[in-house]
Amino acid sequence: MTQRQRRVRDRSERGQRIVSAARELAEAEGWDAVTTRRLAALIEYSQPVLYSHFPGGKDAIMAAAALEGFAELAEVLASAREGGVAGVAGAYVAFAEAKPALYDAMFTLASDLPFAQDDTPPVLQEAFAGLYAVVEPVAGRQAPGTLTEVFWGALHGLITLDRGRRLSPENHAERLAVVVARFGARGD
Amino acid sequence: MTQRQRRVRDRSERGQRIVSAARELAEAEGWDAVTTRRLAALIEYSQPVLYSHFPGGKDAIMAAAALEGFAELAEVLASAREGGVAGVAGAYVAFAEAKPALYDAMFTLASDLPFAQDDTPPVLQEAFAGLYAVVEPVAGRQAPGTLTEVFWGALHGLITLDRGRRLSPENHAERLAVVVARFGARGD
DNA sequence: AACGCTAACCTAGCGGCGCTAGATTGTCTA
DNA sequence: TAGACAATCTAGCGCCGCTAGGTTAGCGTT
Repeated sequence: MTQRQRRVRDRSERGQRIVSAARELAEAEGWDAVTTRRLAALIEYSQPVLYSHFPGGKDAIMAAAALEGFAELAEVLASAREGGVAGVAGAYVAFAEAKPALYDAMFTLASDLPFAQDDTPPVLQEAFAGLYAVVEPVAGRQAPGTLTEVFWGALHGLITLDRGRRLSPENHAERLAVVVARFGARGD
Repeated sequence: MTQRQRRVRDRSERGQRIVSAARELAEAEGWDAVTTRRLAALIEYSQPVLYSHFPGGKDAIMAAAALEGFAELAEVLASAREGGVAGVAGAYVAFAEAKPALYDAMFTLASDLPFAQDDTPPVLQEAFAGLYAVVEPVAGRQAPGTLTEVFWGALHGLITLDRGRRLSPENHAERLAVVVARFGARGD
């Protein structure tokens, strides 16, 4: 039976290789360049193999990449917790800028694939918790969950607008400072 | 020569019909359903006619729709100016929710087609001015342009996160109120 | 040791996509 | 009325996501 176990392990490793190849290709050339044919060539298997790992096809592969992204984001935010609102905000923005394609997969694309199944997956809750942990102490009489959502939205909005070149490049750092100033101190 | 003028006018009207058909189809079935074949069928011409109007192809058609969207958004924001920060914020969100596909074309998709040509097109500046007009009076000693950008980012982020079902539906109105509270009053 | 079974895998192809070259039709001028 | 020119269409290219059906390889059984 050990051979069977090895086969299962190999299969799992190959599934991981698919997601990793998709992520690398997406960061290098954008998600439009991530086609099932190119992925199959990268892992040196034929196209249908992708569908035995991810029956949902390309969308499922992107969703798997997005899940990895949420786990990594949660880790980054947890590490920055001691830096308070400013530290977490900076870490969030840095994450989005370091892995833009992954960030797109998490938010812009694959809008509802892994999230509409059984409510919210744990990794997404953990990422949210990373923001909540620093917002809650300064929420005052405001509902901390709602305030965290708005804080999150402000960061996310600035990131996406900035990426689309809708904002002036020179104010980049100042904008982040404004967000921290408006959310890092008690509003009322 | 009047016949030639009529031909030019007919041509212009047909170009408008293309953009209108694209917008209607996008709102009804999403931008993925907007294909050059379906657009050609809707305007009752063959595919290549689209390219005589928009040499850039589908992207150019989406960009034209996005430009219309910015003009309409600027108008909406200008009308809401007397409502102050709260009025403009509400009008902005209402616009995005009323025409989600158009809003996507303006921000999420077609990232840099009409914006990287000669700096910023006028309609985009007008839309930004609609936000700036209500933020500037409450900016205090803060740079009003930067504050407007952050205000814009907060609204945009909440809209996109909400659409991807990343936020709790019941806090929808409260989140907007928080944004208005944090940006509608002098921060420092 | 040879068999048949099952799972893994690949080849080939479907319909549809954005886009375009070249033929065809229609319209105005001389 | 003949020719020039613009407008339009037919047909097809290469690519996409995805899948049906045939082929191969590894397994337990006799």
